[in-house]
Amino acid sequence: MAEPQHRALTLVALAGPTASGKTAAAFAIAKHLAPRMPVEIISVDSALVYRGMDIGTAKPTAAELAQVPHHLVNIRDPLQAYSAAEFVADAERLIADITARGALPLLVGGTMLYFKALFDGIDPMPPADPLVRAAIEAEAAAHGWHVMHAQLAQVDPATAARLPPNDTQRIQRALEVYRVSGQPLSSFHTPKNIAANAGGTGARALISLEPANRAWLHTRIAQRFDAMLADGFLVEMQALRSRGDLHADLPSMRCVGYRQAWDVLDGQMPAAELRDRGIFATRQLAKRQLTWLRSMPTRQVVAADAPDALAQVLALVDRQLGLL
RNA sequence: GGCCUGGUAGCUCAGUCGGUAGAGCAGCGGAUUGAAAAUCCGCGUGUCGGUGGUUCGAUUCCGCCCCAGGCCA
Repeated sequence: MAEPQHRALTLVALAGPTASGKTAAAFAIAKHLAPRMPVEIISVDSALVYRGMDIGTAKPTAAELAQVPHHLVNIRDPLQAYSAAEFVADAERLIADITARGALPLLVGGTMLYFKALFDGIDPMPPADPLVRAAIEAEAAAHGWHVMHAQLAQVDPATAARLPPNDTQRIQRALEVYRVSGQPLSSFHTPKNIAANAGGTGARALISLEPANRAWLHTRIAQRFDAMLADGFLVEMQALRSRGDLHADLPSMRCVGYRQAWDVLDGQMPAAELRDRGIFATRQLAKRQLTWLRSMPTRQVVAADAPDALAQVLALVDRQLGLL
């Protein structure tokens, strides 16, 4: 605790719900710092990793991506999965590399689990195992998920007690960890060292763009979804579908907007409902992102809907970097 | 102008043989450890179109009015 709290941080992190203006702010930061130091952006976004998913993810354009070096964008085919643990490994490697070449890592995104995993750490555990998952899936289809929940209670009572019987995704993961390792998932969890993060490169460095008025964000979400549709979102979706190897259960195809567009092109949803359903899903995403952010008390909040939001962000960056 | 049907939550609707009402969607709050833009948990937010009447009591029954749609003129 004798560690000085005011020492310059080695990275800048910017978060916020979807449509809060993160991308514009990130470019503003890069431009602002350009005279003093080179900046490289690390995307903290579980959807931007996918190639060919550009319009619906509001991905920066190729020209924008070339303006400032970007990392962890377009690193996966939509057939592949990505994970919080992979993100942490990638981000830690990138932060070290970028720092080593004398540049500033700027982490920007809206996937708060990735931020949390990076700042607070993620316990080492067995990775996902598709075969084991398929086996659990099959058993659940045959016996029902309540039986799987009961099964989990036998091998990992702590986790079973924590999970509602309907949280099939987490029940599956907990059973997977047990079957792969022979150890209950709860046994991998360790207490986090809060103090280690408080003064270092952790959550204290996180700048968060949060609208003071939710209605402001809802308006922007609607406008942006309309713009996506006008820009050919359905054409992009059609191209993905026409590959023939993608399906609706893939993490990529479950992304907001893509899932709804898939249902429309599949004939499962009237095309007239796409706009409303897409906007609803985006609002719900934003709400969950804001819930995540509220759980991070050391973040630095900037009102995204304030007229001088960008200036406030830049001022925070200067202060964090000790440039004032 | 006459007749018919409807008017209940932000939206679409159900319901109350008279005891002030509930579903879905939307919205809001929360959880979150290799799928996280995922997954799950919780919360009903209401002059029951208006106004008179009958009644111990009317959103419900009756009269009138207003609004929407339809049919007939």
